[in-house]
Amino acid sequence: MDISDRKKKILTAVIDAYIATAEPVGSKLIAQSGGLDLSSATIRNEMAELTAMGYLEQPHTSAGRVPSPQGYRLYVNELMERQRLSMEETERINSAMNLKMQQLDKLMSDIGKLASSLTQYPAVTLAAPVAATITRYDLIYVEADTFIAVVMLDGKDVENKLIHLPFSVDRGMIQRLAAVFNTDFTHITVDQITPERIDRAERACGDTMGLVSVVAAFAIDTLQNASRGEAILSGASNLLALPEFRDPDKAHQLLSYLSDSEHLLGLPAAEGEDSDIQVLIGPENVAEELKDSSVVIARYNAGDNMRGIIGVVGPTRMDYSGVAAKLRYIATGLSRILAAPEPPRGFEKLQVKEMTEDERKDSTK
Amino acid sequence: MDISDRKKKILTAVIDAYIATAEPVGSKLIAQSGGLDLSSATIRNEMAELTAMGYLEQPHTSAGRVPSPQGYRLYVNELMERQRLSMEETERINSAMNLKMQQLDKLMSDIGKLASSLTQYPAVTLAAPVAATITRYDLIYVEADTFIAVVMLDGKDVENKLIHLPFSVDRGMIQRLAAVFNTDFTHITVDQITPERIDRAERACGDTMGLVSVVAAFAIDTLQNASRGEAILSGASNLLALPEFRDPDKAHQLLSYLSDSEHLLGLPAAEGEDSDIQVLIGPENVAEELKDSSVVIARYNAGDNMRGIIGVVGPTRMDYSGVAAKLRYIATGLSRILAAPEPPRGFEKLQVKEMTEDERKDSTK
DNA sequence: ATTAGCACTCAGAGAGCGAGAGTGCCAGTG
DNA sequence: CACTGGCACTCTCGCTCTCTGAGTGCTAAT
Repeated sequence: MDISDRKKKILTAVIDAYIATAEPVGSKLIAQSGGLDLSSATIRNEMAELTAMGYLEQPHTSAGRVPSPQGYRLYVNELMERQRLSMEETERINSAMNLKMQQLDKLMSDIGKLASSLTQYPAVTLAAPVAATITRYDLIYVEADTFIAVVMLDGKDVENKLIHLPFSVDRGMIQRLAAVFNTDFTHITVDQITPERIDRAERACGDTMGLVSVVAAFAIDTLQNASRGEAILSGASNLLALPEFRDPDKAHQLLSYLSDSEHLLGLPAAEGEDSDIQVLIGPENVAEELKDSSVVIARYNAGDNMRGIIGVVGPTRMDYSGVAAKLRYIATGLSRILAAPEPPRGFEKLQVKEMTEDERKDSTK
Repeated sequence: MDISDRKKKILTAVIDAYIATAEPVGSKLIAQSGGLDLSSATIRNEMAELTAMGYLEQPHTSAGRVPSPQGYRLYVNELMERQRLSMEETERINSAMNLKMQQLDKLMSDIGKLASSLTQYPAVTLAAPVAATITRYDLIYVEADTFIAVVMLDGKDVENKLIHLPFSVDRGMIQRLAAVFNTDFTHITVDQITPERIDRAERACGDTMGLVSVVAAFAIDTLQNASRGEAILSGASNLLALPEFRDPDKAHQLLSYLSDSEHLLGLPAAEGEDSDIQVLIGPENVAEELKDSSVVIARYNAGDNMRGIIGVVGPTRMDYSGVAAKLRYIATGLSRILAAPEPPRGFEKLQVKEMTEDERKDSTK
């Protein structure tokens, strides 16, 4: 039972209208809204067939039609047009991307805000790293009882921590400590940091006061944090503006589901393809709480062993085309910025803020 | 026109009942619920007077009474009992505080989650630093075209950034750079990082490639970030469970107000007293969006020039007593942990996770 | 001073009704 | 034969109306 071209056109019209209005769509509306030159009666017949085929649904006998998940699926797969972004939108995205002189987590939250304010749906950003290891340790002596531990992860991330001690140590000790860690604690995963290894290190640098343990604890924490991944929800309040979430219970249910980062981290269940958009429509979602919502997901590369995901959650009646276009644009932009070994910033920045290189040279003469 | 003891008792009973049920309270209910041995008629008379005095309000003629903001104010100031936390609650708070081997911003978000899940209201955590400066720079050579910049702020915070260059530099250059920054760029505020100063530094270390600018840009960014303050909203979805926010429009309005960190940063308008709880009831809030919500705020010290605030937002019918007790406990705990020069962690941690010191020593023998 | 009793008020729930939108089907038309 | 106009039918939504019950304020009795 194939679907005729005309049926496709009608289905598209119905879905577009429903996305726009959130109200069941009647045959009359479709007939009037131009596009196809048919009477409402014809459209009615076609719609009846589309209903029989499972692409449309009827809330009750004398109401208009509403797209079924199957209908949305067809729409997403082949019907909808690739929407282009407006100048203004690309402009906004670009400028938001430019101030990226920041840590990854800040960036994620900013990108989430950007996505949610562009789409008017809540957005979710995740970073799901692949098993992290530390490639390098630096210990910076600050005071007799204080030093900074800096570790570099195999991605491009760097983490640090100021460590106070209840006793004093000298610079030499700190240096020895760093040397030992760099030889014996790099390129290993969390579970390879064993008591035995720590013990060995303690002997190697003559540590009797548990210094090794302190640094090792920091390393463990960092590795666990890094491989735990992070999830941020932005623009949650957008949900409440949607007619399908006027029921506070429904809104509450979804919101509290989304507020728990544990749940979010489980989102990217099907992570086959890369780089392109993935759409999960209503019941296609595994999580019960998402069964009548849709999720649009874009992946991006955040360095070698970092997989970023940015997603948007909304009702099944979602502006798939627009959301997909925006996410695609953001994700490719992000990948470009993050994957490249980060162009040297600061030059232009300072110049813009203060004055140009030339002006500056001049003014100091 | 003074308020008699009996009136106070009745007012307290009304408020307690209203906090619990969210429904207008009738004289009968108060009469029955023990405590005072009076007939409903007497209570009616007293309640009528309390209404005349402005402590209670009537939604409509034949409904029960509802506390007015003035009533809540009296309640908060002198009527309510200092609630004690249950064992379970103190337990939860303590254990949450213990895993504090983390950055400040992570900590803030964790504390926010803790507060909101304990109180069942949305929680807000802010860190509003006083003009930050950098006390120390460290530049760590990684590769010919890569180094890590680590700066220490006058609080206890440390920030870092991995810097890639489009050209190579040698270790000597990096060292000179660090030396110059440590002598000329420490203990100054953002606006003192001028083109002149940068120019001077460039000459001082013979930098012709704009290295100074790059590091200076990082310093500027860090300082701006640090003094911008940060605001995190947690547990937003709790709002939707409250009967006063069953109206999605109301919920939406408040939620989107709270989602904007700009707004939150403006919250601590009246910051007179320290260390104790502050309650802003309904119209006492400056922001229009909060006019019929209440905010309970606790301050804590997060080091020398860092002022932390943790707050809870809810309807005017809020469990002031319980919320205040919880926040007070959290805030004092936080101050203790953060103000103290941070006890050495790691020892215990590792031991707990793996085995005890003794066991470990034994097992390696 | 307190209480019991009573008439009064008013929001909210529920029933009943009508309008309007949309459907399905049938007969007519190019 | 595909399409269209027309018509009877269905069902939701919004409206009004009524009724119930909780709660009040007042008065008279204790």
